[in-house]
Amino acid sequence: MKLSTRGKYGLYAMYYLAQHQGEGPQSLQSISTTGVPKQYLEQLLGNLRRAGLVTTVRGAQGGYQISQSPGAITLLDIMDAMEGPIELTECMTDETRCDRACGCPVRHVWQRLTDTINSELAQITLGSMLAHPCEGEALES
Amino acid sequence: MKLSTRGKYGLYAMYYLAQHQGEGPQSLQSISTTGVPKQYLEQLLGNLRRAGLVTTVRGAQGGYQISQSPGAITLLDIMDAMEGPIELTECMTDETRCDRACGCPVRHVWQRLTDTINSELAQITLGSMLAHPCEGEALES
DNA sequence: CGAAATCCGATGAAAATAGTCGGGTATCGA
DNA sequence: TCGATACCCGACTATTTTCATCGGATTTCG
Repeated sequence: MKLSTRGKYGLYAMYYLAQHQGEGPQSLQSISTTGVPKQYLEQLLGNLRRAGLVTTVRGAQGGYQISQSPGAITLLDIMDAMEGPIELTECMTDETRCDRACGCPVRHVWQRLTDTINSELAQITLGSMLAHPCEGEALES
Repeated sequence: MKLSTRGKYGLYAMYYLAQHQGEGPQSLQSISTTGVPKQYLEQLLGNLRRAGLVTTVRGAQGGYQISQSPGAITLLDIMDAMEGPIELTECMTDETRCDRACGCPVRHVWQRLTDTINSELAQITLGSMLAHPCEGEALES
């Protein structure tokens, strides 16, 4: 189970915008960190905008801003915008694809796992990430 | 975030083998349910065998059996065998790929999510799935 | 008007996934 | 011994997804 680079880049971008909240529109140029192609990032920011997570200002001196306070934006919001909703198997969303009904214990397991992941993602906000800028393994008080 | 069919088919196969534990080797033919190509499933069972989750008997009347009691086999075992370990980003396993050190709060978030998923997968065993054959939403006692 | 910057669809390259094929090998039973 | 059964295995193909790249259109500031 892997995450695509979309999710990763998307979070990096959102984190950057959260750090620079209130400083006016941030240009694509400034958001793009080393190793992330600017034109690709542009696409991804389009997804974030269409999902309502960022607002944009077009034209010269334009750029991107987060649309809400960092505390209100969860990792679930970002992942849904970048990778679509978590859908471990089709039988979760498309009923017709599963000939096993309620009797399918496998289905139950996928559902449980999906719920767990979504719940975890929903608990992490950009605000909480900003609050703990260096919470690494080396820093246990 | 999606699961590949490998993981899905693999779990179906393991569940079937758990149901028929002690009944002798189960042929590929009997394991294969509708919609799962037999030759593809054969490959997948090879992964499960190499991971030590199933044992095989070659030749006529041969087939596949689970190698341990269903209670001892977790979903994590099966997923690791079928899809490899969970690796949301490369920076979790390949240190050189991440220029951000402990100061990277994004990294911390991926780690937390990985731990959560692994922990959940490790708690679900084939045995527990067998014990609740029809635990659907419609059947709250 | 011209530069700065986002917007957008189309296209291409690379990788992962899903599935197929053909032959090899081991075992059972007659 | 022979043939049928059934797993083993590497190579190949097709499809899909991912990861970009490109070129131009549009908007806005100064």
